Amino acid sequence: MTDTLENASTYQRIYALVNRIPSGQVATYGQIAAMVGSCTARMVGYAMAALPYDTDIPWQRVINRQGKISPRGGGDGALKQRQLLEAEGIQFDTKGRVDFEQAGWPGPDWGWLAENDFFPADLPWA
DNA sequence: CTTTTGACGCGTA
DNA sequence: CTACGCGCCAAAA
Repeated sequence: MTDTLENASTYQRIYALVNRIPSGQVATYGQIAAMVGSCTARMVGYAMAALPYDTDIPWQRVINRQGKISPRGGGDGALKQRQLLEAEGIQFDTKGRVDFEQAGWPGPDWGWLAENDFFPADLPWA
């Protein structure tokens, strides 16, 4: 077997992709799902929910399509997430939404894609 | 082995 | 602007 993400599980691919989001930028669940391929936005949400609390994955940079932070079961995590994003320079409007034109993640770089044989067919940003 | 349970997005009305 | 339905996977008990 290879070390490429090609044959990795869906969750593993999602985590790998989320891990590529640079500080100061945010991506949506649907965006990640589209890049992973054969995956829906909900899958990404499930993958985030399954993450351990002590993960290195920048889960806080993944928000919903409305530019808002998903309320999560309890609610304390959402506030923490906003604070982390603000600390990275992300700006929220009065409605608590992020402007994707300003902080949206364009996607992973091509070099990384080639390195991991990660090359879905229908990418809107390709 | 089965059942439960989650951080969603998009079209349509 | 709101409301509703549908699609889909993995881990834990």
